[in-house]
Amino acid sequence: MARSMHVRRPATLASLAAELGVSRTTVSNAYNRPDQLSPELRRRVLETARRLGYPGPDPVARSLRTRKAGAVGLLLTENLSYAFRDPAAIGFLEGLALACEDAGTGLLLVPANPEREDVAAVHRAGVDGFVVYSVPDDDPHLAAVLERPVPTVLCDQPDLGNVDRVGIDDQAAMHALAQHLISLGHRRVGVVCMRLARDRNDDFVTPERQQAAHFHVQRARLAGLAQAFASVGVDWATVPVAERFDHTIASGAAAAAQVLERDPQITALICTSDILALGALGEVRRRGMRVPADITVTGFDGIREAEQAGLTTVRQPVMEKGRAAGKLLLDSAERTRPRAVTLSTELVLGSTAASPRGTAEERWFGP
Amino acid sequence: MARSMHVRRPATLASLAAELGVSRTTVSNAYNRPDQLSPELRRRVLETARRLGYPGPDPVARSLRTRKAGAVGLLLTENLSYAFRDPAAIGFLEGLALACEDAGTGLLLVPANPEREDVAAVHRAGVDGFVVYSVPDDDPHLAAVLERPVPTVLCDQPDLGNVDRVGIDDQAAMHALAQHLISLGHRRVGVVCMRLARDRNDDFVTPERQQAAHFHVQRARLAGLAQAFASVGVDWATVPVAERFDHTIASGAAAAAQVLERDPQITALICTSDILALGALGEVRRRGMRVPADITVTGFDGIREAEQAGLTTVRQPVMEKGRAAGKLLLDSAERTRPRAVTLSTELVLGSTAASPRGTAEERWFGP
DNA sequence: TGAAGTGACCGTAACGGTTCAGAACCACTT
DNA sequence: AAGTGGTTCTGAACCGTTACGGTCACTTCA
Repeated sequence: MARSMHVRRPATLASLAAELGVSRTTVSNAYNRPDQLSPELRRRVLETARRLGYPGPDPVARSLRTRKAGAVGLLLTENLSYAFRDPAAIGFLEGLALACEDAGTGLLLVPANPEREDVAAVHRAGVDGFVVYSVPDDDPHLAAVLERPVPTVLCDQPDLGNVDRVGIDDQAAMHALAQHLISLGHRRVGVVCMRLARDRNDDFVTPERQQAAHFHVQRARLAGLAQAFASVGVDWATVPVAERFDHTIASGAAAAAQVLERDPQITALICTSDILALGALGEVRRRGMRVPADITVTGFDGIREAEQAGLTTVRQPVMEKGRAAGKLLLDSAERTRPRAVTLSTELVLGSTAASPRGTAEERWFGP
Repeated sequence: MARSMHVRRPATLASLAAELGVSRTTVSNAYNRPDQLSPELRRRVLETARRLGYPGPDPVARSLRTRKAGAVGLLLTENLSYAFRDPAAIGFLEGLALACEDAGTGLLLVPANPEREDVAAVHRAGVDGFVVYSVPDDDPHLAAVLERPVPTVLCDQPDLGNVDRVGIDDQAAMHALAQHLISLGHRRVGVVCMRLARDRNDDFVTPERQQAAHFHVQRARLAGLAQAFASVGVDWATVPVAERFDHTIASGAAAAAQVLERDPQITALICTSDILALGALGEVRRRGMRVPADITVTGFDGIREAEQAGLTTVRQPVMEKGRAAGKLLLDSAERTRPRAVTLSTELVLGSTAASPRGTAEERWFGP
């Protein structure tokens, strides 16, 4: 092809050195250690570089030699693009980006499509460490990351014992929210939760599936609920828990409808995320029920949209979580091996929770 | 240190080959070209690898040899974390992530702090190409990217002639919005815009600074406005244009206040972004003015928050922009050299624009 | 029976740098 | 004259891999 006439082999450090009649070391020093050569020679090197179109030392070759890539990898369970749709994930990313920026480190988003089992992307990532954010326990990508000989920080994952971790106490936080509802008088409730495993199950969940959930966060939150309600005599097995694979407002609405269909007499709809709760809120109102007069709805996360909606929820410091993860990963200096950061949460008493108006009978037939 | 007792040199492809008594090529093939060796030998290789704790071929070394990194770099003008706070930027990221995901490519966020002149991060990025999103013309990071011998796509940047580009026609879009306002009868207007250059100037802007603006997008939008209003006899030099360095709602409010202070008789407040417009909206209402009865407020971008607020604005396909940029970069196959994608925009007639109630006198003294 | 084909594996040469221990040179002391 | 110390530059090893062009033994087919 005629084009190939123009593809002059790009200049390298070696060719530059040859052109100048100096050693490669000297050229390298011109870029990395200006004090190691005379200003005059350095000027000549840089000028010749410009003339030859040499763009400076190749980053990959440098990484190979120095054994550092100047970037950390982020592994997400969802499609990469989903991360930019979920407010909680965005907050996490913001915090992580902040930490990376402070350290002058790049942030590589690893394309780990959960649908495919293809782990190659993890192997191909040239990074100095990984942050793993809320992936299922049994995700092969996670396994692949742990095999890589680089430091790793897990976020919203179960404690693996030998790996750094950051997260919140999901179980305790949800337990506190449940206590609040219990103290308000709620005993007959329904639950809407995010997906519990890698398979899609847009339906009710058995207690077994709840306990075996591969998403640590969801498992812990459900456990907190179950524990709290069981302790006041509620038979958790009878509580309708609807799972949704997609984490969207529409999913929350659909799941809420499913729960209400199953047991119209519940006095509270507990959702394991704000997004789902916002959907539930919409669905409940669409059915002509008033919140919180006719029914209580709660969320989890404390995203801004929830605040605007006055949602009763648990606020967790998403951004701080990202930042803590980044710091943990980057401050690898003299680390006491497995470190764990547990951030605190806060119960947000919004306007979507109140005491049930009366017994179920009263609600149907008036006081 | 006692610890060093445990730092057994990590296994490499070569050590694995030695252990097995085969050539390095064969081990490499075991990972990359299973068809090039017998299943039996491959099994042995993989098993020995597991036994020795060999995590598979080193990604950096592989990148050096194959000349591809499996990632594209994204250069943003703002602090990395800012990108996760601006809805338009988030949309762009989502689209770009989508494109990367489809191609199985990673997305490296390059920490290019605009405050510092430090371009090293760009040099250190091991990527197969760059997407540059809305940085000032004279940003040294941009120059550094263009020096790198990898394909690049510019987004929301001026046409450099020899580099791929994606964007919208900001000038025409803003011109159309201005025409709309003109047809409603607005002649005396004020403007709030984002920063025009790398230096901070939270104040009014001279026409010279407007024309010399280093942010292509802002320059084009202002030019569209100036042209439209000039064509109906408005002396653009008298129009107050307030600039703000920070792109926040609070900034928008402050700038709006500044403009209203300067000329209380304006009938419309034109903002070059929705974020700024939302701030302006708040400020205007705080002053007891009704929108659009007392004053018209417009934005630009078409973010969701603007839609909810009923803002009259220009909607641009942010996500599509990201996606197009990614596709352009990744479909580098047989490219006709400089390609350009210009996406279309849409005038959104919200409820924040209407005809001015009357003359300025009437507004002050009643009809 | 010999030529051609096929599958399995190997050796060498990059890929483009960084690093460290000197060598060469110079000025200055003792 | 020999030693000292400092600056400037060099040589060679090394980082861990993959591309390329073989070799070699073993069919297969006319």
